[in-house]
Amino acid sequence: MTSHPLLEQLNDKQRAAVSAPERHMLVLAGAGSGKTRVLVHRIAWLLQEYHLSPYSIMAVTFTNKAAAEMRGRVEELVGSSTRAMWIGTFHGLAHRLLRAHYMDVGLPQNFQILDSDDQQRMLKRIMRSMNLDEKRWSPKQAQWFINAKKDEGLRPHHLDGHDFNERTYKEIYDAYQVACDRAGLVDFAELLLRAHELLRDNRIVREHYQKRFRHILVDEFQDTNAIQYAWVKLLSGGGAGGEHENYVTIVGDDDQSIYGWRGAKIENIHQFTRDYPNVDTIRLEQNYRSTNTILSAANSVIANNSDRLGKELWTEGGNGESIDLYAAYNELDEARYIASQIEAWHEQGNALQDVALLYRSNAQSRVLEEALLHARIPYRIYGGLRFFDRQEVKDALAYLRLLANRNDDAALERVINTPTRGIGARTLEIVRDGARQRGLSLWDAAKQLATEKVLTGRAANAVLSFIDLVQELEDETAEYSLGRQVDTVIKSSGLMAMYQAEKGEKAETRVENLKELVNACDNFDQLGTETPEDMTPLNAFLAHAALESGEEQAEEHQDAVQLMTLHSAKGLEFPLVFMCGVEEGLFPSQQSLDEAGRLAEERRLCYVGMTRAMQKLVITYAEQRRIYGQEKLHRASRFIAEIPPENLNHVRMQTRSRSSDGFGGNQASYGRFHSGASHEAFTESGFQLGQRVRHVKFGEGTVLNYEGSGPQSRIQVNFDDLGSKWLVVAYARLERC
DNA sequence: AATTTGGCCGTTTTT
DNA sequence: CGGCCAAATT
Repeated sequence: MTSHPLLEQLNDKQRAAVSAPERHMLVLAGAGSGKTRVLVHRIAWLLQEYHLSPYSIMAVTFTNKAAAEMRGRVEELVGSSTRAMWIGTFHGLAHRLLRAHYMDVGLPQNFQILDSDDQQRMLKRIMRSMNLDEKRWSPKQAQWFINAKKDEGLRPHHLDGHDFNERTYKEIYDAYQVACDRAGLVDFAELLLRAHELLRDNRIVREHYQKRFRHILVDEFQDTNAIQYAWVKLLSGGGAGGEHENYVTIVGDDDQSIYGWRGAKIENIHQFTRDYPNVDTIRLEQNYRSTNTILSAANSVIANNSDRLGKELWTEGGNGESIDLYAAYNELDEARYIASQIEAWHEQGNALQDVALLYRSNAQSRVLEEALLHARIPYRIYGGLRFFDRQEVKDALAYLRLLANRNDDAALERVINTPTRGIGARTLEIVRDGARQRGLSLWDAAKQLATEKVLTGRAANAVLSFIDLVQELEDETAEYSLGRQVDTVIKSSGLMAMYQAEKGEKAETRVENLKELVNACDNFDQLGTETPEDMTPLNAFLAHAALESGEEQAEEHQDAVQLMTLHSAKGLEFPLVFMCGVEEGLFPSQQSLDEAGRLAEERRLCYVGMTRAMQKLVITYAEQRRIYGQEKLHRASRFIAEIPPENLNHVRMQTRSRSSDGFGGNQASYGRFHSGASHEAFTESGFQLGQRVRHVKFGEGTVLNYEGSGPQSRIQVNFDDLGSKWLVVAYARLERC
């Protein structure tokens, strides 16, 4: 192959993908194989070697983060603006289509986006009005049902409603959709579905975009759902026999498909090779991230799945260290072990931010946090509430939505009595009824009912003053900059005063967040978004807030250990990774054992977790764990047995020898790790945490932990030669020394 | 209108 | 066990 600046520093497979002729392409990209690099270089190649216009390229991702990274790296590589390219998330690009063609899809120009919290509130209201048995029908389930149908491309009229269950859900779906349409509201799934219907039903629009996008590149294709794939097919000219034949490149890894439970169809990868002719398949199997040990362990685990497209990761790097396996007595012991290992890592001069603690479910973080707190190890948890999802921020946004679109029932419901202004449940009920009977939005109904004196004096006054407030806010701030507009709205609406009046740390952060929102508006650059330029700054900002719930807040740049679920670790890498709670029932989760196919997905999740580790992987599990307040006994996860024994190192507690007593005055940090018995009862037994003891057979050691009381009480001793053991005090015949 | 109590439920998450 | 929500209090 001829040398070319874009192909330097790529391996053969990567080079083949980047410099491939214009064709449909499937890139099976293993973990850590340089997937993004290939995508970015491929785009640059298309521009430079095939002299394609940036207008003809679309690149789709799932997350805003991935989209931003891709755009940034393309820009860096080609050294020019990428404005002309459509690079974004499925939802972002669908939104862009809808804004550009709002009339064609029957939406008002000011349509707003419902996030899933808004959607749930909306459903709750609708279901109340339908007088459904609240014990039997929950908004959550209805939301699940509706989104699943939309993800399949189904409208209410597509459902036959065979059984009573489905018939009821169909009615809810129908009523919900009517309410959304009247209010000019679009939920996340609706963005995709409407955009799909637009392309499907409108030949002119469809041909326009088909003509434009000669190349469509899709990242993380294994995570696409039915509607997303259908969308890509329409845009590309539908594969074989389409009106326009565009080239589709899909990049993905069937072994990393971990979102089947939310509608992702791993089969879409297989389907792609059937739907499109002459697909070039390229496998990226060389891994640039992990050691041989980690890769062979991961390969060996994933090999237990069937129906794989097949792929085996390899590296030119060394074997590295074995994978440590720690069998903890319980979750407290597990957490303590992890904390002690992190301390050791840190003492060797390594950074804490290079360490990740991965777990299957969020509930597991608590115990880990406590252990870290006690060891004074700073940490950061991923996956908390996003900025734009916070209550106070959503309140402020609801006022803004109302300024943009009076028919936004969801926004009105949220703030009509926030802060309280004497519009109680009774009044609201009357307004809701009026709206339903007259087929009006809540805003119009409230206005009419108050003027027509259907509402009584006090309620009518309250409603009218709210209506005036919103109207005045719009008039007053019409000429303001976005930041000043939002600032005014927050203050004049009484929101700021309401949160300032509350006391406590929580209220303070709320006030801070409201101020931060004004800041965000000041810094908001509409040009940097996927929205058309003729949108008002306010509408652009509202769309931005809904679609990009807020990057993780720029927290203090502290060197901190990272805690997250296995799911949110996808795409990331860390020199040292702890996979915690690797037990049957937890991971794989109990629920996944009941349904077919779910276990394979759990195994892929395990594969994802293992392949996050660069240098060192530590797997821990607890034989006993408190779940929902009850002690449960667990066996080690089957996934552990799937790792070749030669890659595993079964560890025992290591003796800490910081000072002569082997404890370094750290007694207090272990004081937490008791379960059950009171500390007093324990000390009465004659032992103390951190105390040195002697056992006839096991030698000398340090007391780490205790559990239970009376004759059953057990004590954990970290023996100098043997590591830690749990002993029944009554039989162990320990001596103090 | 604000606060307290009691019942229920409980993976994984992005947009 | 603990968080959330709705009903029941003051």
